[in-house]
Amino acid sequence: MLSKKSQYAFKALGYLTEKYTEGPILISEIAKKKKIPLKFLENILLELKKADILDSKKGKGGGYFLKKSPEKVKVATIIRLVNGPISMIPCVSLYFYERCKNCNEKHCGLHEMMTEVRDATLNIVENRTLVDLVDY
Amino acid sequence: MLSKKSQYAFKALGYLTEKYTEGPILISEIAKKKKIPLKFLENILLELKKADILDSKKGKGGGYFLKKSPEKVKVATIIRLVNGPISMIPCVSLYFYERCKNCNEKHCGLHEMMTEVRDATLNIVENRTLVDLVDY
DNA sequence: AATTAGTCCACAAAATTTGTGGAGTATTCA
DNA sequence: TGAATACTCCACAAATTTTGTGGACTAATT
Repeated sequence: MLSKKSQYAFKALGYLTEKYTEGPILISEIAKKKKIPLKFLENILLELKKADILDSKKGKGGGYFLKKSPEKVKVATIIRLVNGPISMIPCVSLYFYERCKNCNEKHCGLHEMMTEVRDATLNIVENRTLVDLVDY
Repeated sequence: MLSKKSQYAFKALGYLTEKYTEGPILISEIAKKKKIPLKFLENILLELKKADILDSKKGKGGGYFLKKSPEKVKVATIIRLVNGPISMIPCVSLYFYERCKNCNEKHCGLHEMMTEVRDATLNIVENRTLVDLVDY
């Protein structure tokens, strides 16, 4: 399961995508509309800013907004950033790989199956963007 | 990611599948061969026994063994049992469903995408069994 | 200079994960 | 029957992660 933090991040990004043309959006507005604890959301948005997904402006008329056009930001990127590995086990992860101590990857049944699961998931989340988060 | 507990469970079940014809296997043997902390493994195997996946025998010549034939036990069952939901978010889970507070499922982009991810994963883990865990 | 709004850092509560210890029970076999 | 073997059960504990909160600070606008 995705952490609450990740779910909050997706809700917030969906909201910012909807409001993409409206300039900076207040954290407090997002928090209220999406029912996310304000201070927690602050941390999440700041993290997304540091990762170049969002940008922000201080002072009156300020707030957060998407740095790039929403169709250019993959869902896979957000998951990896906020939640961590997409794979079910470390030894099949592309971005968070760790060697498996006690098995030979070439001949490990678990490894093979989990590679399939990973690819099936990636096939979706690598081909969806923030645009796909918006309500319709 | 699957928890370590889940990964241990899979390693142990793979081992018991290999040794399926050899009668009861000692916890200590599994722990040693698969490098799993013995007392932790005890808890895991007991849980699998309570869920009718394993059975055990006490005393000399005792140990753990698969209760059913390994090709009859789905990987999906084990994941749900030891790790929890397979879905990425609660509102698309079949076995651990929770209503989403702040969105209309019929019109939620996230909901739709995560349903696809769930189905892609289930398509694999519902069609693989303990037999697929064995090294080859 | 006053107001607005994001930034940064440290800490803390809660939950979950990952174990460990030890007494007890069932089984076998001599 | 008793000694050895091996699982059972329960409670607790350490470590880590998750989910937040508080408060001082900085930047921008008017």
